[in-house]
Amino acid sequence: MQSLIEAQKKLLPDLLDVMQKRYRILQYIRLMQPIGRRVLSNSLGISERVLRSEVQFLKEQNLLIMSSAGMSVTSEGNELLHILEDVMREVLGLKDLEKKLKHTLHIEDVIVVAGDSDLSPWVKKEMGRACVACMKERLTDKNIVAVTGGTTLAAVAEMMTPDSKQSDVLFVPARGGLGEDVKNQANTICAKMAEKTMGNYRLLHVPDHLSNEAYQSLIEEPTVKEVLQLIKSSSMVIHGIGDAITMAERRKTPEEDMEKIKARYAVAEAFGYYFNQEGEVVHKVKTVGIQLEDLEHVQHVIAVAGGASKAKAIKAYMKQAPHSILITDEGAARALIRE
Amino acid sequence: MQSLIEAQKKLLPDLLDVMQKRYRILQYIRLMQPIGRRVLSNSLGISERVLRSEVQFLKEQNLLIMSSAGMSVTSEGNELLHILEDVMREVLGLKDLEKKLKHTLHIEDVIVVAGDSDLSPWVKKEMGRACVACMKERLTDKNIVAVTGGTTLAAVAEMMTPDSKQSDVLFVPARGGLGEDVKNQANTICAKMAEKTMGNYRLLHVPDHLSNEAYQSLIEEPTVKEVLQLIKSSSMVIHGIGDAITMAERRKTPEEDMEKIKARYAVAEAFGYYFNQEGEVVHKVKTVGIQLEDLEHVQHVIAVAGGASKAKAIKAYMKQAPHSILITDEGAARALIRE
DNA sequence: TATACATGGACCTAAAATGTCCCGCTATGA
DNA sequence: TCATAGCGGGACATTTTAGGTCCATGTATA
Repeated sequence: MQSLIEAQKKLLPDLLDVMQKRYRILQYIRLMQPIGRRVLSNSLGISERVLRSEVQFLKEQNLLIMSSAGMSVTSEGNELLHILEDVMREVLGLKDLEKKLKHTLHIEDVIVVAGDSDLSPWVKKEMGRACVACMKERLTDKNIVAVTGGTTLAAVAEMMTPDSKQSDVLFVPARGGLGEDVKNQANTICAKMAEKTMGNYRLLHVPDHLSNEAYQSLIEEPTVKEVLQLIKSSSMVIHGIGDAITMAERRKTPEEDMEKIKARYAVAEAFGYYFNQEGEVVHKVKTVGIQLEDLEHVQHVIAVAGGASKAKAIKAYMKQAPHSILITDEGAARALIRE
Repeated sequence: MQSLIEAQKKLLPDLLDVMQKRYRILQYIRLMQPIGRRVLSNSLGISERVLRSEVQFLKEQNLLIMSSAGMSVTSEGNELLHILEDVMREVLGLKDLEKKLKHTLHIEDVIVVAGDSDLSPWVKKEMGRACVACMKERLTDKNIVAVTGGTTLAAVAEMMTPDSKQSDVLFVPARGGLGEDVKNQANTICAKMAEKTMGNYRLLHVPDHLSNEAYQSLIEEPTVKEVLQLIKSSSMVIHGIGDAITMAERRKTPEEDMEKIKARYAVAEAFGYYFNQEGEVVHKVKTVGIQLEDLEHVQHVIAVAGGASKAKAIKAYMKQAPHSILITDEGAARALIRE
């Protein structure tokens, strides 16, 4: 199979381009369906006319259907996308990127999806899809999955689908309030994931800034305590990685912490922890839930982050998480390798 | 892999056609290099202009070079052809034919090459190439290879190349004179093979029609006797299969034998043996060398024959040679399966 | 040295791809 | 209920490409 594609690259590179184009179109339609020509052509950067021809073709192949609401992928089209997924990764050179990333970042497993989420927001969804596939591969019988917040994780949640095998999954937020926007909060995402997978969830209601005493009494509450217990025993953690300054600014970080973060050259953020270039923790938001050292005992840790702008953060964070699975995009991957 | 190709076909219905076209062009060039556009386009049945475009493309891909003498395949092109060989067999459905042939002929191993040697003479060369590859796979340390005559075997000889591993091969003619044309005689072919592989050879000089007494004294000759000894101990036999009547006519078969061959409904010929539809010997040319019953003790027996017109003969011969390896072409294979 | 065969340039035509503009339909939300 | 944004699709001019045809020029070889 490898050799077939290699050979095809030599013998018909022109056709592979066409294949790639059609694949992208179909893939994007799946992501955004139902969608119309105009929006689609804009998003893909293809002139509307050529898109129209391609779409016409794909329709004749029964890969998509058109309705007054827009175009959607048929089940046949879905199947095709699935079969070709691996091939296209090869064709697009993503496999190659993965190999290089494993080497430069010294990590064991990485998945790179096409595109750059800085440039095209839908790439986040593709990372989401990849993450979901990755999760499904690894989820066994009964599982507790802890998730963090962030726009990337929101994309993951959006792409979640019920697992055909069994849906005995319990979602919990990994850590208490970190000061995010509501729709990007761990709690929200946690609930959404459970809803999409028809699984269960528990939430952790911990106000952002609390006095120490209030804290202590809160975590003694039975309901809170139970959730904390679940979190500690989770078998999978899914989290995003952010740029330190951006994250600090987005959250209502107190002035003094902000100073600290900047003074210590934090570049990456994850779980409410801030890391410098070397992957060392320079600051942490005080809240309950999973702590960095707990990760070691979690079976599967999946980090999801993409976009060239996050390359530095990813690099820093990954320095201290060699056993995490990284799901990223082409933009970040290329930036990482360039360095 | 099949599903991959199916999927590609959905997205790019003419992918395989183009791939096949380019492959054929490259393959043919390798066969005939150096070769010019006119001859090439004629042989392949492609208009000269489209051939020109394709060739231009292949040149840009560094798969072939053009010189004033004509076009030749580069080493990169050769490599590609090699990689693609297996893939194309699959794509062209040859693997499928092989499977069916194994079943209908009850034989263990068969290789089918594309084309029909009745229609395009160069297909014989492809069979030759396949036969050579097959031989190389099976030849071990020191070997004695016995070969027969015929145009097909001549093609095999032509495609022979020195073996990189070792060339400690001794070629001998399988049987004495059978009345063939000089350039298709076993002796000639035997010598040619040795020359091409940089191996050694021994010849067997036995006049065609000899009195019994002369025969007896001849085979007592030390030089003849030695060669006969070698023949009997050969580890590989390569032979063609012919249509009985055609072969009988080509050789200066005496009137009475001719009658016999026809009266007994001979359809196949190999080694100077004539077989009827059931694979029973109905006549044999009297000469020295390997006898049919000796084949059982030979490690590798390879039969090479192609062209739809030979289907009947192949079928008949194979009935009594289930352990032979058959190398044939698409034309013969399809005819065989049709029956 | 003539000949045959090689490539490569030039130009024309047919056909396919693409750009442009517009129309009628329908789902949606005020 | 109705306005409207967004949908697919028709029509046609224009550009680009593929392919047909012919010929010039160079170079081995008999």
